[in-house]
Amino acid sequence: MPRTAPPATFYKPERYCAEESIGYLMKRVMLSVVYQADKRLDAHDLTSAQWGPLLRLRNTGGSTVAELARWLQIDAGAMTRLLDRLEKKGLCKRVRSTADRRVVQVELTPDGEAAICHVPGVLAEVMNAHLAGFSKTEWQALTTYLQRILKTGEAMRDAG
Amino acid sequence: MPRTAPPATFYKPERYCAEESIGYLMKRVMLSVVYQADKRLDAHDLTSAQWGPLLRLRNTGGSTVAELARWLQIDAGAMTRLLDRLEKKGLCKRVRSTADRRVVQVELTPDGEAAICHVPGVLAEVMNAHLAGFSKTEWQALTTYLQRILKTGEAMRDAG
DNA sequence: TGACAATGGTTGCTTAGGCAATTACATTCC
DNA sequence: GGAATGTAATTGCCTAAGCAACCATTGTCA
Repeated sequence: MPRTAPPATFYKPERYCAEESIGYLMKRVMLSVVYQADKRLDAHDLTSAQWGPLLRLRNTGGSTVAELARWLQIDAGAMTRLLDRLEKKGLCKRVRSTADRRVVQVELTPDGEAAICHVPGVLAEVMNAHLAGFSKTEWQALTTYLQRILKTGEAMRDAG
Repeated sequence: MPRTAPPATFYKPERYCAEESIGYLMKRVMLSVVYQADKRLDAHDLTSAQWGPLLRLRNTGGSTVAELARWLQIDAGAMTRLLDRLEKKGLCKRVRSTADRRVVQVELTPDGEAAICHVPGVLAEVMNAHLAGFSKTEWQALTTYLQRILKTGEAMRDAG
């Protein structure tokens, strides 16, 4: 019994057309979502890369550098420098943990709270706008598809 | 009669959860696809940013800086520098157009052809692998969903 | 206990993208 | 013809992400 699903053959090497590929399409969709979100948020002086960690900090009530990097799927070094910029703006602060002196706890400052508070609403709005015309069933199907693909991708990664 | 579809309200500001949002999910999926593709292509010394324009050049048999930038949805300046790196590697060459002396024609070199030739196959393979377990109907539904979202996003952009 | 692996964070170097300004050429419209 | 407008490409300056090297700390295990 194979533990993995049988391979599909939707795309063929000889006639690979980017416009039809889910990779190309998803990239365009993401750029569109980010563009619209940034347009509604740049008055707050926040870039798309910056509200990511702030949002996570808000939802978890504080985190660590490594956890943020894992959650956003970016390099730990990149996260360090991103936090440098956010700290410079006064939106978060770092505190060396006493329990485990390797880790640095990251927390939102009051300014950070203020900066992030409108973001979930904007994201919901932008996402909903992109889904105009979708039925609830279609939206659920799409979400399920994405989660299935993601799971398959993670299995590939783990399998090496 | 509204020309645009009625707004959906799938996501709500107060309980916005990134893990359920199509934006977050698509970002993860894309990263997974790019990761797998890069892993199979890094022997050829090509990064994910670099096979994009090469693939386009192969499919169109030559293009221009502006067209490549539009197609990949990146800044024209970024494209100039990306082409600098590709040209330095000897994978493409730039020729000033005689018909319109503003434009620069970009073409693949023989080395560029050799570098890109395995890419469509790898992309097809990676994409198919991520779609393991999908029926043809599901795959078509997903593709249609993405194209619909993209169209909505473009309409938003055009409307300002 | 002491070697050794694993983890967390930072930094240097590189590729990469966004934005604004600049230069060169083309098109349009008087 | 000539001014205004628009487009193409490039460059400088910034943010940003990947990779490798590094140090400090923690956990594991002989």
